[in-house]
Amino acid sequence: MSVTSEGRRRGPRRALTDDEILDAALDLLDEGGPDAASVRGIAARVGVAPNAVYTYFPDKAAVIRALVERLLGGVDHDMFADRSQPWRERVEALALELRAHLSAHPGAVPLVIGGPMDGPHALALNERLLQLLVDAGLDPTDAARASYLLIVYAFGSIALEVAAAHRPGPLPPESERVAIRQAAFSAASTEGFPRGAEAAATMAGYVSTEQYLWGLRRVLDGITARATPDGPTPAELPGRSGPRGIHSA
Amino acid sequence: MSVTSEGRRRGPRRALTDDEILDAALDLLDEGGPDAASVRGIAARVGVAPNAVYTYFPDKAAVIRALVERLLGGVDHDMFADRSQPWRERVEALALELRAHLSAHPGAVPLVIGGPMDGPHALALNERLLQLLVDAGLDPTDAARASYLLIVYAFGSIALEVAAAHRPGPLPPESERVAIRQAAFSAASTEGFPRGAEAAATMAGYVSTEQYLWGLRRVLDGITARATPDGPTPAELPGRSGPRGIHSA
DNA sequence: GCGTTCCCTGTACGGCGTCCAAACGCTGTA
DNA sequence: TACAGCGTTTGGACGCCGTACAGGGAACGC
Repeated sequence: MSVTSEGRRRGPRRALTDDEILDAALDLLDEGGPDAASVRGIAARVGVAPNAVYTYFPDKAAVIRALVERLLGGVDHDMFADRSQPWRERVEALALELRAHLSAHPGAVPLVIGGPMDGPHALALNERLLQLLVDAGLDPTDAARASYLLIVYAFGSIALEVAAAHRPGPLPPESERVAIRQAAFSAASTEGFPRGAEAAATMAGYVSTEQYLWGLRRVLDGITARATPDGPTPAELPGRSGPRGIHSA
Repeated sequence: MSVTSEGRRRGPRRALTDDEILDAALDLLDEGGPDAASVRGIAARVGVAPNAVYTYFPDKAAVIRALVERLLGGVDHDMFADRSQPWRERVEALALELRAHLSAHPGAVPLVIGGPMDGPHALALNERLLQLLVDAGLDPTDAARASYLLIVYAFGSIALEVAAAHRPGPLPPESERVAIRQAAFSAASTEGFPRGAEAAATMAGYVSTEQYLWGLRRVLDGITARATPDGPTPAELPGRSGPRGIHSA
């Protein structure tokens, strides 16, 4: 990603660090939306000429990649390695952590899902999920697929969430977003979408932590059905843990 | 969206239609990726000066919005209204239709998920899903949430899929993408991700129709669990259809 | 036929990512 | 201690981008 490597250089000392540049980029993203992180803007914010940035990163795409990687690296998932906890709760906590971390920087979310997500931190996240699902008793094939399913759900939710709020700056509080969503779907009732109108009142569940958890639990239910007796083959597997008590809150 | 409205105008005849502009934009998107649809490029392709575009749409964002709307409108979902078919099969067919339609234009996918998806066609899609889920026996609240869950899954899958392929032009054939994905995760094995490496062989399921359907079925399983006896309350509901035979192919 | 209305064009402005050549600070070596 | 050379930084420029403004010309209502 970065041009920087450790060790003393021959020329003059660098005025900045990679992280200072990434900080500036993230700040701009938070303030002005996904297009606000221009090379010139970043340079101005850290107090150098635009071209100086190219000493640290070969081009803007590399800055974005590094930023996304750092963002994913900031998702602390070591705390979810504790196998004494129920696996579903660990997955839920991890998913909530991911959502909280990413939606704190809504301008960066389109950049996260706009690229391949094949950096070390993305892989580490996948690794953690995989381990969790193996703990839950899934065979490696199902664990891999389920982990991808969970990743799709989490990132998809977050992406749609910030897309719905759709312009720059921090995400408005949940109550406001719910109101906006309601208004949109109420408007739909005048245009021939009877069920959409009927369900408008329940749309409050959209774009909310509650909706996020509800969907996550349905996904986990679906995965659980695979991990338990009526799984791949109809054969009964005696020793496994049965379906647990689901969806309390 | 468009500035155009029906009826004869006073001035000279228009050289173009809205759809010609959108066709040009979509072609550019398909050829050159999400950034290729510049106003100047579109104008050149349809043979007018760049400014002429602003006679049809107030700004570029409006062009994008109209394009996204038209794209979503192209998803034919009337065929999934037939209630004599099992609802799960109808949802699967609709999800496959959506994926086929969108991944045919990968450059446009980031634009689709980059905006609010509150246009008439997006609402109509939601409406269809809602109806399907009500047919399946869900109460309105759960149907609304489940419909949003399915939308998140479908669009999230497609978004991650095109993001993984990550640069312009049409999506490579599935076999190639699988190979790319495998290579990425094999590389991970040398960097301390044992389970990622172990599961690398199964990663072939990533980014494929098979994986898409697998995930979709797990989601449907999770939703089904809500619609059937062990649903909202532990009370037994006698008359409903029980859990059906799941995941065959 | 004329006046009005609207489409289209030429031109221009500010901002973008990025390249080039020059200025300069710093380090390793003589 | 002096110097050679490298790496950093800068001013300027190029070709894109979205889009605003003013003018010319085509079609319509009268």
